[in-house]
Amino acid sequence: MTAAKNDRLTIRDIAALAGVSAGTVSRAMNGQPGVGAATRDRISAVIAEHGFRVDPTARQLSTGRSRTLGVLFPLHASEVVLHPVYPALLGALGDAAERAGYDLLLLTMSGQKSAHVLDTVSRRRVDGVVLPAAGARDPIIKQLVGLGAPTVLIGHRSKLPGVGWVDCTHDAAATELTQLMISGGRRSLVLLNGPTHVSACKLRSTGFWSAVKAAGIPGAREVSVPFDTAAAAAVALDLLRGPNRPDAIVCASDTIAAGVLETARTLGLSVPDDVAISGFDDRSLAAHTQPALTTVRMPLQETGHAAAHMLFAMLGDEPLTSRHIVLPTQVIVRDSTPRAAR
Amino acid sequence: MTAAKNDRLTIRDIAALAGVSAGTVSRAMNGQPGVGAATRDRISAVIAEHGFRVDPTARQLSTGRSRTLGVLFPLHASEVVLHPVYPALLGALGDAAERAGYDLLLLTMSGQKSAHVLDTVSRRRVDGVVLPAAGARDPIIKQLVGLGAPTVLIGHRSKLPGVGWVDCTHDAAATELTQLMISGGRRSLVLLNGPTHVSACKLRSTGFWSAVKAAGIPGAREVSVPFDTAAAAAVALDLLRGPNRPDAIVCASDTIAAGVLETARTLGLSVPDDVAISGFDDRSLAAHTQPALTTVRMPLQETGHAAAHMLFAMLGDEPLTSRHIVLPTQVIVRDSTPRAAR
DNA sequence: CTGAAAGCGCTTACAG
DNA sequence: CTGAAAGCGCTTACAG
Repeated sequence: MTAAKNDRLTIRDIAALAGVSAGTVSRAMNGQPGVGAATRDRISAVIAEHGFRVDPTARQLSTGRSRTLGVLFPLHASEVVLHPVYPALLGALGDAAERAGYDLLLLTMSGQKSAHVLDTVSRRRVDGVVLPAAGARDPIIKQLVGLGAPTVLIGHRSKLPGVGWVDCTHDAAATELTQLMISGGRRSLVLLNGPTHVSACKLRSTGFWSAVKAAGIPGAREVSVPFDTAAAAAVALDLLRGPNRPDAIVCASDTIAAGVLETARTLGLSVPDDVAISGFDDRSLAAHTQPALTTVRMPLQETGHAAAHMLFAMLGDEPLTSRHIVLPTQVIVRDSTPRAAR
Repeated sequence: MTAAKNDRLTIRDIAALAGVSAGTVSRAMNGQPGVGAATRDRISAVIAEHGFRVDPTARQLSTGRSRTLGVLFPLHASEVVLHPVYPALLGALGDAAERAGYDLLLLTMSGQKSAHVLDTVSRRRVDGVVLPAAGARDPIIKQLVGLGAPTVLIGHRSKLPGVGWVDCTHDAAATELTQLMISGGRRSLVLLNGPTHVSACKLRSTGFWSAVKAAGIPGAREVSVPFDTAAAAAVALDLLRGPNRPDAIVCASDTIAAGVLETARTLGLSVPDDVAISGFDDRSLAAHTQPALTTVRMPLQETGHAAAHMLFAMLGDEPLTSRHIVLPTQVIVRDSTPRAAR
C-alpha cells in the first residue's frame, strides 16, 4: 500500500460495477475477441456512465510498451533553420499521435551529447523517435537504430538501413524555379544556397544544376551563405555589383531572398527586370515583399502526418508501405520572377 | 508473465548480486536513511559494475508520481511569436529537467480544444506543466490549475491564485529605450507596438508611457501592428510621410524595427539622425541591419531555468521562494539610436 | 465466453 | 540496519 488513493476508478471498479472480472473488462476495452456481445455492451455502458481511462503506466508495466513517441529537438540548429518548420510539423505530429493514442516525449539535446537522450529512450521504452530536423547529426541516428528504436527522420534521406524518412521535392522545386528563370530569358544564373551540409540544400543544388545543364547554359554559379538576411544581402552586393551581374538568383530560403531583394533595391535594380529572384519556404514575409516573392511551399502538415504514420506502421499498428516518402512541394509564382515568356 | 524478457537488470538482480534484499537496494538508491554504510557501498559497487537504471514506469506505478513535466506548445500562436523564444527556452528546460531526473512530455494543442491536453496530464500523472508562450489562452491555465497540476507560465503574469510565472522586465526596457530617445533630444515619440493582447506588449506600452510622462513630453503616440516586417513597413510609411513625422520610433520587436528601417531607407531618411529606431528581442538580424539596431536582449536561458526550478519547488523538490519571478532584460545600444547627448 | 491468478518492477509500511 | 510481503493497476496465458 503505497501510492495515494484518489478518486480515479480502476479496472477492478469497472469490473465490479459490470459484474465481471477485471480480465474481461481489459479484453473488452482493448477490442480483443472472446467477449460476449452482451458483456461487451454492459461494460461499455458502465464505462460511459462512470468514466474510465486506463492507466498508461500500469499498462506499460504489463505490456512493456509505452505508447510514447520521442520527438528529438536539435537545439544546436540555428534559429533560422528551426523556425519555419516546427509549429506545423509538431501540430501534425501531435494530432496523429493523439488520434492513435500515443503521447509525445520531448527529447532535447544541447550540443552533441546524446547519452541522456539514448538513456531516456531506453528507460522510458519509447516506442519510436522522430527527428524533425535531421541532418549531419548522424551519430545519434545510428545510436537510436542500435537501440532498436524505430526512427523516422524529417528532411534527411539517410542511407542507414532500417531508418525511415519523410522529405519533399527540394530538387524538383529548384529545377522548376530555375526553368522558370530560363524560360523567362535569363542566362546568367546564380544559386544562392544555404549551408551545404543541410540535406535540403544539397537537393536544391542538384535541382538547380540539373536544370542548368539540361538547358545547356554556361557560367552558372552557386554560392553558399548562412540562412540570414543580412549575410545574404552582403553576398548579394558582391554579386550584383561585380562583373557579369546575374539576371536571376535562385535563393535557398525566403530569408536569403529578402536580403537579395534589399540589396537590389539599394542598388536601384528593378526586380524582376534587372534581376529575377526566388525564395524557398513561403514564409509569411514572402507575400509582402516588394515585389512579392516567388517561392516554394513545403508540405509541412503532410510531412508531420506522414512521419507519424510511418512510425505507427513500423510499430506494427498500420501496414508499412514504405520507409522512404518524398512529398511534393509547390512552387508559388509571384512577381519577383519573369512571366513565362515563350 | 506478460512483458517480454529483455537483458535489462531489475532491482532484484542487483539485490541478488549484492547479497541484500530488493527493498534495501531501493532505499540505498534513493538515498533514504537506514542503510548501513558498508551495504550502501556494496550496492553502489554492484550498480557501477553491472549498470542499472530504475524503471520509471514501475516506480511511477508504486509512488504515483511520474517525474514528468508537461510542456504545452501553443500551436495557434503565429510563427513570429513563437520563433525567438523557443529554442533557448526548451534547451534550458531540458537541461534543468535532465539534471533533476525529470522527463518532458510534449503537449500540443491545435486550436482551443484543451480536452486532450487535460486528459493526458491527468492520465500520465504529469507532475507539473510549463506554458512557454502563455497569454490570452486563459481557459487552459485555469483548467490545469483545477486539475491540481502545478503550473508555470512564461511571459504572462497571471493573476490566478497558485499559478507561477516567470517573466522579464519588458516595461523597464521600454522605459530605458524611451529615455534613451529623450535624452538624445527626441521629442516626437512613437511606440510601434505588437498586438496589444500579448502580455509583453502591454508591459512595453506601460514602460514607454511612463518614460514619456516622466519627461512631460506631449504628443507621443502608440500604434499596434502584427509582428511582421512588411506590415510594420507599411505603417511606418504612413508615420514617416504623415504630418509631424516622429523623430524616434520604439518598436516592439526586431522584425517590426526591420520594417521601419526599410521604410526609412526607402524614404531617404537617415537613421538615427532623422529618425531613431529601436527593436526588441536581439535576434540575429539586429546586429546586421544598416545601421545596427539598438534592441533588448531577453534572458531566455535564465527564464527556462527559472521556470523549471519553480516547478521543482512547487513539487516540493526544492524550497519555493516565489511564484512570481521577473528577470532583468538588457538594452543593447547600437547605432540606430542617438548617442546619449547630455 | 469468462474467471482466477500470476506477473510486470518498483516502493514502503511493518516487523524484527 | 535489514528482510519479507503487500501493493500500485493493468494484461494475458491457463483452465474451464
